[in-house]
Amino acid sequence: MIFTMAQNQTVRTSYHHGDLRETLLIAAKALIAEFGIEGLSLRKLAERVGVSRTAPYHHFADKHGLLCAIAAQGFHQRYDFMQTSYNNPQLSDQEKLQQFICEYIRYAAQNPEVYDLMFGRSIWKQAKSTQELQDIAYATFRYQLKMIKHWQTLGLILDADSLRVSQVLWGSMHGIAKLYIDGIYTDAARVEEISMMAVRLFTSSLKPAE
Amino acid sequence: MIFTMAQNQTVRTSYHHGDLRETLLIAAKALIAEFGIEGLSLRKLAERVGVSRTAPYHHFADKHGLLCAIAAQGFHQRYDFMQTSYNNPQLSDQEKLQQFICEYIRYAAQNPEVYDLMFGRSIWKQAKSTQELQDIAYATFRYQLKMIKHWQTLGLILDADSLRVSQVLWGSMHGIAKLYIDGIYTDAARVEEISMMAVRLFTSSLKPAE
DNA sequence: GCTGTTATTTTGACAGTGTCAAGATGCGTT
DNA sequence: AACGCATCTTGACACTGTCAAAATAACAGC
Repeated sequence: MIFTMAQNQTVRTSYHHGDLRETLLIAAKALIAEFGIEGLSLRKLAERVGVSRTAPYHHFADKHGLLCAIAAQGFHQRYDFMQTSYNNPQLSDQEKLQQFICEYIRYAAQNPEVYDLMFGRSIWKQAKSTQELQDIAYATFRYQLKMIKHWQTLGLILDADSLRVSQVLWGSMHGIAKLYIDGIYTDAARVEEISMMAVRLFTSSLKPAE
Repeated sequence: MIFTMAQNQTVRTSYHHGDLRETLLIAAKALIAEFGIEGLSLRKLAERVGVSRTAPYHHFADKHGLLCAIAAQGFHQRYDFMQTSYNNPQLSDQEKLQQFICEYIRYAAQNPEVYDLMFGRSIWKQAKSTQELQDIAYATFRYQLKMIKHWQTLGLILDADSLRVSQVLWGSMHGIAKLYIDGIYTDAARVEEISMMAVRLFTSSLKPAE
């Protein structure tokens, strides 16, 4: 029965923490929000949670594993967003497409660190990503492709090779998001305008200019 | 008069190196190509060049400064590419636009680490970038904008707010490049196809479907 | 109740990192 | 020849991720 009151948050009521894994994830996200991904260290994390340096290693293979878990949570959230928006009966298809693009970029802008984790090279470059992460990620990709195919049949997007069109569209959203997140596009208000211009450019091919 | 033959490359002929700054840049790029940006350490670099750990600090403020210098070189190279391609009298304007997009993505694909440095958050997020870097970078941005404005007047691209269109187009190129570099789009051959699809999507608004 | 097994956490240690402060070295100028 | 300054080195510090071995607690079966 140990009470450890680290200067801010954690109260240990027993030797075994009870739910250390979840606690670590929450604290890690807070630290990342505060110091950025580069600024996250397992030791700082452990200290803030009130646990020894190596305790996290019994819940995650290593630092990379922890980051993968956070990214996986991000994908779940994105997947839900996408689905509810796409199934919202109050929106026209046109509006759904617009909302898809704008929400994608808005999500990235509001969760920059998690977004960076989700699509950053550290996870995808070396095929080191967790199985859990790969499953939810590929499910998300497939869902995007499905939506775009549907919009193509409705004539909202150029009806060429679906996969390629989808890759370009995704690339555009990703690029705009990235340029903002990384500090090249600095004005948050303008990002909405850029998103709208993207919508216009991708749909204008089929509608005569107003 | 000291001869230091580090196991591979460097021969010191005097206490003062002579051109350490340039040597460091070259060796750093080699190391980055070999181990990635994350894998570059100043100590490894110094050892490979055959110099002490802290010698680089007399030529760059810190590690960040060295990375800025590499990025600046990248911008110079890109700037030259852009210019020669844009001024090539053998190309039609249509071809120039296509080449601009394809070459942008190809450059990124072939120089992934330098590209990441040039547009990565480490340089732009905190306004910590060198003056030298900012100058050449903004010159590049302006040149891009100028080209796109010209293509708009020629009717090759949708003639809406130039800045916004330019930002979307740049975003698309950046996003496709990034998704490839970071290992999400894995097939190099397909990246060319994606680039071509991007060209088609951005120009199709003005030409009736073939 | 006691046992042994297993999951969890801790302590100690190691190699590696960026970078600061002080001292050593040699080139160029007066 | 001697001073000054740019350059380079040595030593040190506070970090980092992670491994091995020991300590501790929870849980199963008897």
